[in-house]
Amino acid sequence: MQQAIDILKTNNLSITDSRTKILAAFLKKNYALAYSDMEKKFKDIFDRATIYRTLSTFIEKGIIHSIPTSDNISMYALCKNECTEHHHHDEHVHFICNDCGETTCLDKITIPKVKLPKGYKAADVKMIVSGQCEQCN
Amino acid sequence: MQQAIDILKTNNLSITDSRTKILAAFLKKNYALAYSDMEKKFKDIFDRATIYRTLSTFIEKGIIHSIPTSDNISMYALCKNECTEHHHHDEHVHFICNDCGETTCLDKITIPKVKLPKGYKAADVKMIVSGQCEQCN
DNA sequence: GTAACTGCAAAATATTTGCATCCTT
DNA sequence: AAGGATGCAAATATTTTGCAGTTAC
Repeated sequence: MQQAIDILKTNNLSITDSRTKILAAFLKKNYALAYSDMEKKFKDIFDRATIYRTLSTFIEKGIIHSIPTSDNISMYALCKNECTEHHHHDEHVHFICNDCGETTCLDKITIPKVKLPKGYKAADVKMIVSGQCEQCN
Repeated sequence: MQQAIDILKTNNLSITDSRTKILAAFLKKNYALAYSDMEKKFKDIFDRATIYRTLSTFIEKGIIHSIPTSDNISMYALCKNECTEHHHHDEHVHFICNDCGETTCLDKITIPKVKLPKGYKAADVKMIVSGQCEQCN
């Protein structure tokens, strides 16, 4: 909880109940959370709108990033230290387990460089691997 | 148009107006289309539900595949010949242009293999590069 | 003729917004 | 005290579903 508060302070965000608790939820898990997970957890304490607004605030500040999934469900995960506002560096591989459904950030695995056709300029690269995770294999 | 009909026949799908026209739209473009593009184009001729159902049918049959985007908008693109039902092989890189917004399949660029942590088994890999495309650079 | 496909309407789900009130600083 | 954050309600967007009528083969 203190860690969450520290992160909020670092990002010049006021310390509110929803921000602290939602951020703490991310800190506790090492995998990505969907909005629906938030809703399940916080429905009774916080309003939908507050949860959505808190998530967008975190994304703007570079505290979390969104992970594109093939079924187009918004998933969010903590950014690592290198992320700053308007400048994300989540250039690691994301893994989605088809069995348990958990989305994990494989922080250690860097995305290999690809050579694009000439004329193309890359600004950001995302890589999503799906299959079976450690526990489910 | 004839090409669309042939593809439908190959996949044992009955030839209907919506399937033919929607598939033809994909064949005409070499970039990915969002549902909203379909809607703009076909709103007056086909029902929403028909468009959605047609797209799911195409995905099931391996005619098109969905591309995960960071803003979680469903994008669809034609699968190449190697795709068959329940067994997609769209292991190429997708490119999203931040300027013109077009999503292109870079068929020629294969996704490099990554070494996953032990215990993880990959079934499918997706790679999305965003930046500036040929025309916008 | 029959099974599959479509349109329509409604439901379910997901996300956003305005505004009055409350809380953080 | 002042500005930002929240809750509530409603609006908007997105996707799915049941069912009756229509069409492809």
